[in-house]
Amino acid sequence: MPRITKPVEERRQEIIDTALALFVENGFDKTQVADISKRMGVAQGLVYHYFKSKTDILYAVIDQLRAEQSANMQRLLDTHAGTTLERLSLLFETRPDFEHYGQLIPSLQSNRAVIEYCVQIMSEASLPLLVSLIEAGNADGSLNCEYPLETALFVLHGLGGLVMTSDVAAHEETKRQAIKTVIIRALGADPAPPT
Amino acid sequence: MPRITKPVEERRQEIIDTALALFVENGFDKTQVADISKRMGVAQGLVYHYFKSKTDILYAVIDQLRAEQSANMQRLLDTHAGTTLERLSLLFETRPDFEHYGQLIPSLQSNRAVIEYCVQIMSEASLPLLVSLIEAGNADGSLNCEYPLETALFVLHGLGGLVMTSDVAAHEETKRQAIKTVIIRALGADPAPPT
DNA sequence: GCCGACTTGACTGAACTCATTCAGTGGCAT
DNA sequence: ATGCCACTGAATGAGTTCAGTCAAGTCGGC
Repeated sequence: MPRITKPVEERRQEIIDTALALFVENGFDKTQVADISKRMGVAQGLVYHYFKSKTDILYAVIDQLRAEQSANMQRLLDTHAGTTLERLSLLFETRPDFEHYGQLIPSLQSNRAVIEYCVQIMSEASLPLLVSLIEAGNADGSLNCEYPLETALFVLHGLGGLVMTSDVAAHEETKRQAIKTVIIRALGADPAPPT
Repeated sequence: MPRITKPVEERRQEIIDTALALFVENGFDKTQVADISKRMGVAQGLVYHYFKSKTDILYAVIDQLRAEQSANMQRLLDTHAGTTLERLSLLFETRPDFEHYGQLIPSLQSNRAVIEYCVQIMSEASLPLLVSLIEAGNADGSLNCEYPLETALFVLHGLGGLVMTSDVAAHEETKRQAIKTVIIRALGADPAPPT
């Protein structure tokens, strides 16, 4: 077999890309590490030079999707001006780039834990954005939130949990309403703010 | 080898108990399915008559811990009277029977996703309790929460996420304060309730 | 009521698959 | 020329499957 050496970062990325493609095509469980190395045209052992385990590759894939999503949301907020409240609802109501990520989820099939992990990671992707929005809101008086970081974490995880459970809330609309209400309250954006 | 048949439910429970013991003793990864069957004195294949996979056994273990915790919290609430608000803080501030569960977490070592899953499952253990407390609070006027189920889910997942991240909030006390504030707000338990 | 054929599914254990490891190889930079 | 380390590919071993076995219960005939 011909031996082709590539720059480390490029090879690592190649593994992640190939793995993501195969996971989406055939599912995570049905994708063998051998499939990844075969499609890349390298020895199976090489994969383990870059990643501790098959699961570790999955984590790298997830992290890449998270990074892409972070960047997309950042860009979205950068290009849309508006009041803090408007920007907040922009953040919560749009799901830019959930496409890739939405493709990965079904490929995880029976791996419940990993699916929840995904949702949490994706939720936390917007953590820094939400924190700075909260701080901006506190500054301009539209919000009243003493612990921006903790509250942001709380809200994003709560949101993730609620999005996950498809069986619980009968109607999507109810869920959406509930989310809106609880977020407004948590961030102290009540129409009648305290003195 | 002698062949000993047992009632299905008993055998299933025996596998779960043996697995939990071994997971805690040696860690999940270091526990082999062969260890479980060996300690039980049965063939390895039998385990797969009851569970799809090793991971599936872990899920069963987690679910059992969740059920125990549910029961314990239920008992706790049953034996302590008080106002709705008092009962709420009882629910959030005590962690009855996190012992077992706390033993399992370290045994999961590097399985990040499963650890998060555990935390979420354990948080959801008190879902029905929280829902009925919220409904009680709505009835007696101490709370004002239009979507009890959704809000309860949101709060519990938010809480779980916040508990998980040890690195984020510098001080436990800050975290506790933040949790208290955000829960009070989410449930509509503001000191100055609307008309 | 008792006995033997029959059915069922809990159970066995060896084969198999696939993730992971490892001792060695060769391209590349110095 | 030499050392480093990306890379090979076969060996290892743990999880999973599967073809077959046996205990226990069921049913029909005596």
